[in-house]
Amino acid sequence: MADASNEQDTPREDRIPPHRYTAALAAEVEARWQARWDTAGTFHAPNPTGPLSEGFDRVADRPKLYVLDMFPYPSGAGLHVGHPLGYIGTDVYARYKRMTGHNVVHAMGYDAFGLPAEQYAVQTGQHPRVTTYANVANMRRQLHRLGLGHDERRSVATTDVEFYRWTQWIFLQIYGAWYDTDADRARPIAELEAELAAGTRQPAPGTNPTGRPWAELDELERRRVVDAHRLAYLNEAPVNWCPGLGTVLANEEVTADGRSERGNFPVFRRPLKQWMMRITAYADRLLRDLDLLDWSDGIKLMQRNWIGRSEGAEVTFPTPVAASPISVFTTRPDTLFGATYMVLAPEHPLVDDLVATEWPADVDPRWTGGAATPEAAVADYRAQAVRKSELDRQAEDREKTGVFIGCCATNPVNGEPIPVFIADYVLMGYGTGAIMAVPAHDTRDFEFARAFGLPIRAVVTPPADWPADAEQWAEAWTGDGVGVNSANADVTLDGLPVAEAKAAITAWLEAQDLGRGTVSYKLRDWLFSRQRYWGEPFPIVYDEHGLPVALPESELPVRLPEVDDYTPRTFPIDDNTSEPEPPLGRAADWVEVTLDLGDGPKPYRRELNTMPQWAGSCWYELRYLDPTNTERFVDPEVERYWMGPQTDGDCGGVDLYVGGVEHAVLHLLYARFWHKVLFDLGHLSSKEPFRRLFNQGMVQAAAYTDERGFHREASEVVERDGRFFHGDDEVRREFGKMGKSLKNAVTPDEMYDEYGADTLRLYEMFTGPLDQSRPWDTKAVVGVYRLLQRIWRNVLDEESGQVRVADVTADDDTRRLLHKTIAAVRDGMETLRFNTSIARITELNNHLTARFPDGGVPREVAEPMVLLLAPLAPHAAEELWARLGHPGSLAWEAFPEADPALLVEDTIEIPVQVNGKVKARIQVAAGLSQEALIEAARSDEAVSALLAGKTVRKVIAVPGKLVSFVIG
RNA sequence: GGGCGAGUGGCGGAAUAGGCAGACGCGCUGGCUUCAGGUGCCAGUGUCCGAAAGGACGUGGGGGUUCAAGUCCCCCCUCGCCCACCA
Repeated sequence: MADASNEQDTPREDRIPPHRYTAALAAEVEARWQARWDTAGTFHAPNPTGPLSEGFDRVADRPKLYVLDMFPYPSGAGLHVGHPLGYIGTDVYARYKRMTGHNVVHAMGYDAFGLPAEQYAVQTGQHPRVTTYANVANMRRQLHRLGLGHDERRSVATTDVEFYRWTQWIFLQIYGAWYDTDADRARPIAELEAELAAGTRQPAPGTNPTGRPWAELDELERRRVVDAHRLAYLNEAPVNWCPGLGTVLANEEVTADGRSERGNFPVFRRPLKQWMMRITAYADRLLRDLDLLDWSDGIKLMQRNWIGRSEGAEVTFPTPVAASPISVFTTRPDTLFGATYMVLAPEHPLVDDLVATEWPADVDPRWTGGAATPEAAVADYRAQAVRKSELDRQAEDREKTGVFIGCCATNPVNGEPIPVFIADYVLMGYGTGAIMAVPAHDTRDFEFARAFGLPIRAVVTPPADWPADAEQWAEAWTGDGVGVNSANADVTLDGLPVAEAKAAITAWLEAQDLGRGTVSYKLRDWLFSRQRYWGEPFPIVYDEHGLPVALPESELPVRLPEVDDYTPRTFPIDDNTSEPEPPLGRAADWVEVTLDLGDGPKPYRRELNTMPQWAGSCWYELRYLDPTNTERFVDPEVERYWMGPQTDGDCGGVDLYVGGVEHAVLHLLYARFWHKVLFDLGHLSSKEPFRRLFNQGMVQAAAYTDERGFHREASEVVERDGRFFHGDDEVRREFGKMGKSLKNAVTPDEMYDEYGADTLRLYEMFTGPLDQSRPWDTKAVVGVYRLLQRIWRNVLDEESGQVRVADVTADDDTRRLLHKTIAAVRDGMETLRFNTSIARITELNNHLTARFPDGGVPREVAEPMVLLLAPLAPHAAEELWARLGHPGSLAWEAFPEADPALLVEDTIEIPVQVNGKVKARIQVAAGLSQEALIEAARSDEAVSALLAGKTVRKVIAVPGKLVSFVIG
């Protein structure tokens, strides 16, 4: 709105003292120091050996420290202020640790393969390499502006050919290994072949379909047996096929309602030949070694739940088809006598063998699903199950459904025939995909039995107060109790508590060869193929038999070929029969290749799939350590230095790994798995990749929705009288994770322009402890901006720019406060509660402002204060440090140490309570004894008035804390 | 449904080992500086009563242990996150 009277306005910058700490000054200072750090290589961390070892002598006697961030995906949208929260936190910590005498390695890389770049490439026709590296460059610029003290020499992207060459090499290590369950570790596959040839080892169960001895197998049969042992193997098994994306997905990428996490397309289970990683071989160690890790209990629990170990028994139930007995897994073998029916998963392969041609004469109408024959019922039910996955299965009332397949199995403990059903409450992916149902003692079986009128037989005695009427239980009893109705001619569980009954029946089953004690895991092997372009090609070719052959190391890297179309062929979202067509198939002259792999030149066909996005993040922390090594993925001495065990029993690994909880399961589990394989094969000294994990919180921000529920641009919303408006429309405020989708992103660039990077850093660290989520409030940023201005002003004159610190001795109060501040700031740094460190620096600075209003802050206080500030606001601190007359960077200066003698006061204030209420405060000498303290309290005027004429029933005096009188 | 975590002023958050609740900051109120103020500085600011002195209440709710509870124990409520028919 133009107003003629405003014409005489002068820009307010004219009124600001020339040397005030403003955004413009901050920008100048920050750019200057960032350039100096870059030129000087200030944050280069010397390796003990190899190309990055220059300067190691100077730090050889320091303890090492590896600080790591979960690296970002370089998205085209760039950063918002929520992204760098953790990066700032690790930078503060790393800078602090460097100043306390550690050799700190801290670097940043980019997890740059993946779907978004590929989809963007599809839209724009640009090669994903081009957009990816443009995004990486932009993100580097944004992060560089924050002043993060990274060793830039170590920055890698997973898409760098020299990086994925080693991803492929690691794949070959995994492919070239098998899991020796006796030794409980992975071993090279050649050792397996030698043992099989020598006859000292038999093929593992299920790996030799011919059943003939090794010596009688031909070359191809032997290869198949060996291949079936590998930790990376091809498997024609049911996988998650997502026609809408044109690719298969890992279990972890499929939501509970059978849709793709990305894109929300329907996903179908169907058999396809795909690469798998045998992570299940490591299930027990992945579980056990959690005990070695300094991770939060919450994250450990999530990993435990994901691995899902449960002990129980596998029991075999004979069926009318002798060749097709049903094997079930149960954690409650003690309830075997209470099994009154069985359930198979709808897609269980035995269903086709067992399904009857017609219903028995007296079949319960509820069991048939209204179908004329069991076969029709099964077909109907299966079709319905597939449809159901397309519906929202989140529905609360999960009514039990299923159909009888017209066949009965035999309970092996008592010979009783029990009906066999299929039902979708039994999952093919867990256990054996079949259960024995004990409705009396399992909630789900109970519900099913109720719906289908099946008998409920109690075999564990519930407590006395359990609803007594045995025929009319309201729910299943799943707790402990003694066995009942559980005896046959051979064995009885009657009178035994659950644990003993389990042991007794398991022993009996094993003796009768009807079952065995076993352990089951929820964890499945990891589906490792994707029908995508923008990923690591497999270092695998197929020979004339169609069998996979590993490429020799000399053939690495296998570079991504150029293609003219990056999309996998997608299909109608419910097409679950077409074959996947990966984009690499279009690079015809790349696919067909002639190689001499030791037996003369022969034609081969390349693997067309690529690795999933997780691959690069499974080992990037190792490559940071030795990024230029062309001989190995990491030099063993370098790895041992940075990640090796520090003490006996230490698992080794990164000293501090910071990232979001969203990676609590997948990334961390996959990376641990690869690390352990490499450890087993002797390539690493550390057993675990990440010794200490810290989960930073999320940055949330207000988001605004209009009456149609659409998000409006948050930066354009204005508040009037507690109501919010976007233009003329009233909008509703909510809080959510900052980002593009809620239209509430604030970019760091906006903050740099308004306040500078140091203010942004301070603000992000000030809003709470690092592990806590916090709302973003742009209005509140000014608080820490003022702090920097005030510190600046206590060191430099705003008009002249001259140092206004005095070379005088500090008064006692000020010196004591300084040392208390040092102790508190250090504590905040160590515990990653930087908010408290900032608060204490503020208090110190406020004290200096009040004590020295006209300047003259003693140098002995000003200089340590600048050093205290340095990890948090490094540019401003460097500039002040330089102006105070120090030539070099303060990045390697010693962090101030508190003098313990100055932390204890001579006189202290002690509260005096009467009947639990504070009634007075007395000044006493610090070391006062209990008796003297009580005397001092009694002699206080207010206290003696209150105690006058009253009986003191009890006195508590805690030296240094308080005095408390209890009067009657 | 199961598991984990958290509830402290108008807001973000402090509070070693059970010992002065609300540090520090935002916001708000008043003042100074200013032609002006989206600047800077100073002071005040948990709630209620009171002019003040002072008093009462106060860490989601209810009970308990204790001289003393934000902190420990029991019950309940609310919110967030994760897993969700795992046999």
